Amino acid sequence: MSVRVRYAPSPTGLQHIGGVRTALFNYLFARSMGGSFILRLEDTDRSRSADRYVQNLYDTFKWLGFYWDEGPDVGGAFGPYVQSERFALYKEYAQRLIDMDKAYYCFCGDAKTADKLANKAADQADDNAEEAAQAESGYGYNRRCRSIDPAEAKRRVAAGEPHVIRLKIPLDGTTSFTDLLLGEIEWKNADVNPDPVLLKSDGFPTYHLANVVDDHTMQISHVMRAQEWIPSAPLHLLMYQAFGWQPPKLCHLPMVLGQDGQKLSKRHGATAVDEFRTKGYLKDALINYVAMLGCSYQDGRDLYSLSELVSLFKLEHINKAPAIFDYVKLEWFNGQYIRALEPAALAGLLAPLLAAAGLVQDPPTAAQRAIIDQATPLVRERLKYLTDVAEALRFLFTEPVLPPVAELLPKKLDAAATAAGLAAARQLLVDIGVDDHDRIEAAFRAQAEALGCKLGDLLMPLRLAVTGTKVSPPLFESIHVLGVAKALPRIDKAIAALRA
RNA sequence: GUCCCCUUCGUCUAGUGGUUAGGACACCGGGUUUUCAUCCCGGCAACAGGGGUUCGACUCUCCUAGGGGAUACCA
Repeated sequence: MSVRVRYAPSPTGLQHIGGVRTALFNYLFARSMGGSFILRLEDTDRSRSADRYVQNLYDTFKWLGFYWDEGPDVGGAFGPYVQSERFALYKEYAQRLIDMDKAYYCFCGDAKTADKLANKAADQADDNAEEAAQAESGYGYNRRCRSIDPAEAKRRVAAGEPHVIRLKIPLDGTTSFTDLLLGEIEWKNADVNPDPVLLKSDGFPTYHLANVVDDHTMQISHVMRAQEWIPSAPLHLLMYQAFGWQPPKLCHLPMVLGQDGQKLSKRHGATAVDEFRTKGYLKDALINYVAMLGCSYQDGRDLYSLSELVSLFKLEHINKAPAIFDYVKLEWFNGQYIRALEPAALAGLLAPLLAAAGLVQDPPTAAQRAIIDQATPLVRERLKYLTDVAEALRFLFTEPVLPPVAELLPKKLDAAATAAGLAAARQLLVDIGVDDHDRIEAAFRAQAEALGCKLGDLLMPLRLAVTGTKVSPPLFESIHVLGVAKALPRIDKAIAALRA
C-alpha cells in the first residue's frame, strides 16, 4: 500500500508555525517513504474561511519551497481538493449514516441555546437537575434528539424544520487504536464527545465528517496531525467503523508551545510565517529549526537541508513531549544560514531590503548595485536577520548624523587631541588611500604609536565621523566601498565640531 | 470537573538495564580582533518524586505530582 499523506489546513487565518510544522512532518514522511503529499483545503467554516488566507497558504509554501503532488492548484486523481467543492458528497454520506441508523437528525438548534433552555427547565422542575448541571458546565450535548422516532424525524425534516445530523456514539464499550508514535490509546465510548454534529444546519459538513469522508475517498494512508486532535480520534474511528471502512494509520505529533508552556500564539511573538519572512529570516533556517522541534536526525549535526531532512527522517525519532519554540535558537540558525550564503546570493536578497528602507532604488542602479556587492561580504557575518542590513549599511547611502562631540572622544583623550588624531588620519587616507588594506593599516598603527595612543583611539573617532555609529563593518573596507572622496567631508565636519 | 497525552541541563535534544549521562542554543569565563560580529578554547547546568521488578535502573512497571491538550453547528 502506497503512502499518501495530506496537509489539510482550513483557510481561516495566516499560515503559522504550527501548521508549517505539521505540513513539514507530513512532507518529510511522504518523501522519505516515496509516497504522495497532498494538500486539501478544509473550508467548511464558511464564515471564517477567506480567499486571502488561501492565497497566503500558497505564498507561504512557495516561499518555503514545499510542493504537493496533489492539490487544488495542481490537480490530481482524487479531486476536487477543496471541501466546499465536495459539498454534495458529505450530504450523501451523512444520509448513508442516517439510513444505517448510525446517525440521527437533531432539532435542538444552537447548542448553547439548547443548554439555556435545559437550564431553565431544570430550575422550574427539579427532576432535571443532573442534565442541568451538565449543561451548565458545558460537558456536551445531552442527546435529547437521539430518541426521536426516525420516521417522526424524517417528517419534521421534510416539513422544513431546521436540523443538523449527529453521529450516534455508542453509549458503552470502548474504542482503541494504535498511534504510530504514542502507541495504544483506548477510550471509553462514554467519554467520547457525545454525538457530535456531522452536518451543520447550513448543510455544510463539520470537520469530523469531511475529514473522514475525504481521507477515505482520497485513500489517505497515514494521518499525521497535532496532538490536540487526539480526543477526536476515537470519534473518527467510530465513523470509519460505521461506514465499514479501513481507517488510516494515525500519528499524533507533539505540540509546539510558547515560552510560557502554553500553546504557541501571537502573544509569544511572531507566529505567522509571513512575519518571519518580512523580519528577515531565511526559509532554510526556519525549516531547519522547525524540523528539529520535537524530532531528531540521528547524526548529531545541527544544520540540515530540506533534502537531507527527507533522507534522514524517521517516524521513530519524533518525540512524544511537546516542544517550546525558542526564538533565540532560531536566530542562531538564521545567522548560520546567512553566513553560509554565497555573497552574490546574499547581495541579491539584501538589495530589496535596502530598497524597502529607502536607501537605494528598486531595483538598485548599477552604481548602487556595485556598492551592495562590495559591501555584502562586510556585513555577512554581522547579520542576525537580513533586515539588519539597512542599519548596517545606511552610511553608504546617506549622510550620517554626526554624534555629539562628547561621544567622539576616546577615553583619556580630549577634544584637541582627538581632532589632531582625526586630522592625521585624514592625511593618511589622502596620502595612502584604502585600496591596499595592509598598507593603510600599517600606516595607522605607526601613526598611533607616534601620537602615543592606541590604534582604537584613532579609529573610533574616524568610525563615528564616517559612519555615524560606534558599530560598523571594518573601517578601511567600509571607506573603500564608500570612497575616500566621500569620507573626507565627513571627517572635516567632525574635526570642525571638535575644534568648535 | 471529566477524559486523554506527556515528563533527561533554562531551551531543543542523544540515550532503548551496566555511560565520567553526550551534543546544540542560551549563559559565564578566556583567546583572536579595528568597534560590533564571526571564529576558537574552557566552564556552569538535567534523568520530577516515591514504590516495585532486577545483581544492577535515566532506561521496564505502578502510584503521586507537575505540565499540556480536549471537552463547539472552529478546525
